[in-house]
Amino acid sequence: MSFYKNEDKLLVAIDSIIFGFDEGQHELKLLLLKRNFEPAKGEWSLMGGFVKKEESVDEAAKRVVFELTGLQNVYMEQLYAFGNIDRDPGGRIVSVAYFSLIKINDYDRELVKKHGASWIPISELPVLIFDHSEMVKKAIRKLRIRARTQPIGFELLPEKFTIPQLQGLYEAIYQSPFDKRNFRRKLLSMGLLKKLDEKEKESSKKGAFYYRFNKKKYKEFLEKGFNFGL
Amino acid sequence: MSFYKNEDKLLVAIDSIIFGFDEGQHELKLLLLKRNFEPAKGEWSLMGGFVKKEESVDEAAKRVVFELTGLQNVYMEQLYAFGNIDRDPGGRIVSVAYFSLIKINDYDRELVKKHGASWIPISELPVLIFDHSEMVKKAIRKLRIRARTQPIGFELLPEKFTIPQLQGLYEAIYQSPFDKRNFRRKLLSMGLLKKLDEKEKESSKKGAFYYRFNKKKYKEFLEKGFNFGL
DNA sequence: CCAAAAGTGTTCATCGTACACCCATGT
DNA sequence: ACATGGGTGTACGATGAACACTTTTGG
Repeated sequence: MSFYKNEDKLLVAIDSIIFGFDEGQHELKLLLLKRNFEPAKGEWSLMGGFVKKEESVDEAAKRVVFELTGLQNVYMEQLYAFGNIDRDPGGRIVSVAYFSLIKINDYDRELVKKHGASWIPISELPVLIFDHSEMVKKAIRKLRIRARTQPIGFELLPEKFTIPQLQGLYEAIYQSPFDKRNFRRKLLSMGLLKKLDEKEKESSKKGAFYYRFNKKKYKEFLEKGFNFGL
Repeated sequence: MSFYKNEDKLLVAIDSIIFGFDEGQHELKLLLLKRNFEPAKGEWSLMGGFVKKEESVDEAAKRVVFELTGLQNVYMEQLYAFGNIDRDPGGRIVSVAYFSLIKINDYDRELVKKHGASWIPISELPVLIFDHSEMVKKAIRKLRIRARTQPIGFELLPEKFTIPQLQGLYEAIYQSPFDKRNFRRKLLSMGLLKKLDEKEKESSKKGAFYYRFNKKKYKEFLEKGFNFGL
């Protein structure tokens, strides 16, 4: 133990970009909070936290999301390590950013309220502290890439969803419309979806059939990677 | 200054995956070294170093490559932050891995020798210490993705190169053959290459024309991203 | 003259894209 | 009956993939 005696030690933090899909508003949203501590108290920022000696960086990232949302086992991916000297005026901190996809109806409202967090549409993002805007920009870019190559869209929807809902999500991610015939054809042709008998009747008179995943195929796809081509 | 007083500080390191293309052997290679210090002295590893208080993580990554190769301004990209608690038995270290692409004839032989480093084909990689094998695996995966979407292959070749050389590089990266007619057509159709009058005559009697980039278009492509589709 | 690598075109299948009408039903 | 969103099929162009012969020239 303890080689490397004379090297510098640094604070290592996590910052968490948490995506949710607001189906009613057809908007992709981020869970942002007003900092209630110094420095930069009162300004908008991402949820963050420090990596402790006795936890891995991944564990710290999970903990941070859990502390804000009460959720575990959410889709999470490391985004990038931000390491400029002056990125945080409060000290020399290296921050590893992660992004998460959560089902927007699942989170713990109390916790979120306690932290002073709110869901903000990505089209109306406020100025964020430090380099957090850069993190968000990178996260959105990466999310768009992922959504083309892995079926992660489903992480943002409830168990049962309709094709129009799924299309709405993709349109929110890319902020551009898709042709509904082409969209439906492509999705169904992958064999990932299982049609249910039940219909969703809130958003139209005719009603749209609910679908659910084929989890087996989903796993295969996750391993192999593939191309949505949307 | 100095908020965050009671948080843990950690060692933060860089590990550097350095790619070079050995045109003669048609092989993509990595610059690896036998550690001449504890722990794990004598075993194969990546080049590494600690991030110092007064330098950014990116700067540290550049420094590490410079210390081993004497090169500056090389293509470099952050790969991933590795943060398991026990990843280095010598202590709790978070390592940010970077990969670099260098022109294999440019580096400083003295420095490389001094560090006990050698070029190893990616098809014959030895067992590496700690999680370095995982880093390399991720780097190769990312390099393959990049080579499809950005013209980074050129970073691995000398200023003047022939189409067969370029094709050899891509074949080394993907470890699979390409059709030379399709390859040539696609590359030329992008308008990135400028044909020179000179021929390379070492590897064939007929000789192959040298090409060079159109650096202007190259910059455009770098910004926009695009698709090689190889 | 021959070996060895460079260079060159065409065909076919696949996939993405564009596009307009009918269906079911709640009010 | 009508307004509203759900659901369906076809035609065209672009792109990737497969494939074989001619050219040059040093030895």
